[in-house]
Amino acid sequence: MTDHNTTDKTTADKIVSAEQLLLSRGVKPTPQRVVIADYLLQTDSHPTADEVLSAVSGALPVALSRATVYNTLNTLKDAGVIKEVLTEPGRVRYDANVSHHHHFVDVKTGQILDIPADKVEAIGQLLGDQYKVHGFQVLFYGELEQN
Amino acid sequence: MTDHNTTDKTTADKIVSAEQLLLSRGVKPTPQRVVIADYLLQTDSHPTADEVLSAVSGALPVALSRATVYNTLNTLKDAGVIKEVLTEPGRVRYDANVSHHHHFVDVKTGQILDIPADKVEAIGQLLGDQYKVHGFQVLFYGELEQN
DNA sequence: TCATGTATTTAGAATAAGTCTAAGTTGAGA
DNA sequence: TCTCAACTTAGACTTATTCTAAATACATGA
Ligand SMILES: [Mn+2]
Ligand SMILES: [Mn+2]
Ligand SMILES: [Zn+2]
Ligand SMILES: [Zn+2]
Repeated sequence: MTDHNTTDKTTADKIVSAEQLLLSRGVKPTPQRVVIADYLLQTDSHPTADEVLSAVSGALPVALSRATVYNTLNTLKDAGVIKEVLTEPGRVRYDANVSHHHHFVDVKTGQILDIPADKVEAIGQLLGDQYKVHGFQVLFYGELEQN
Repeated sequence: MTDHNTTDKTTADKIVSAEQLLLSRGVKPTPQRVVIADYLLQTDSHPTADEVLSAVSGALPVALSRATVYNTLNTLKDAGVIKEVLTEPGRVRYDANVSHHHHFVDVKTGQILDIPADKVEAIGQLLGDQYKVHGFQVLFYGELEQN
């Protein structure tokens, strides 16, 4: 890029950072992968594969195939760039927030919010020593108070 | 039933109790439903629909169809007799333990163990008051210590 | 008893998420 | 420029689940 125009760094910056992120994880930053990673990095909506496909297909000059979306999501997951989130039967959601965190599902709207790990920190230690806990995932269901 | 033979009350008792359970929840206890509910009540393995079908189809004099297994599982779920458990993408597991509890997935064996709710009791209160928590589900991943 | 209506079950078709295949495209390096 | 491996593509395939339409069972009332 090395762009002289500094008025809108946002897009270029995001592309650079998605690209850098992929490079840093050993994933070749193809246009398809960059555009998908970039989309996941800038949303907090925990989209499904289909939602990624619709959101992103217009951003490429060529057709984006479903196979590439799934390939890319699996590649990014294996590289630790994104995580899968299971909140309901039958569909996997994707999350570029790879820090240890949890989720709150608003049962009215379906919205899925991130809950920082430190809010529920203690859970990993609660089981007896017959369990060696590698990790855990908390899914809260409820409503957001409208304050 | 009102059986004079007391040497093996187990089977008859279980059938009676599955039957009573269904009746108490307003579900007509057809042979298919009783046999499926009974199987779920006596296992702690959190089976999938296919596992229920294989486990149970021999127990009926007639063929048991996939559609009936799914219909029954959904009926039992809607009646509060069983719960769905999501531990992995793409398949739903079923659990006749409808008490509030959590799960431990042994990453070596795939075994899914119940964790009583009182072990992680406090979690429901940890979020701020902008969240009205109706319920939550913790999924632990790890290994069972072989003591 | 018989008729009839409703609930249930059945086999197989349909759907939908995800994976696979086989054929093209790309692009880094010889 | 040539080559080859990596990547992408369209569409076929698989698998879990739901739907459909026809058969069965069963309760109720004439
Ligand atoms: Mn996956
Ligand atoms: Mn379901
Ligand atoms: Zn998240
Ligand atoms: Zn359980």
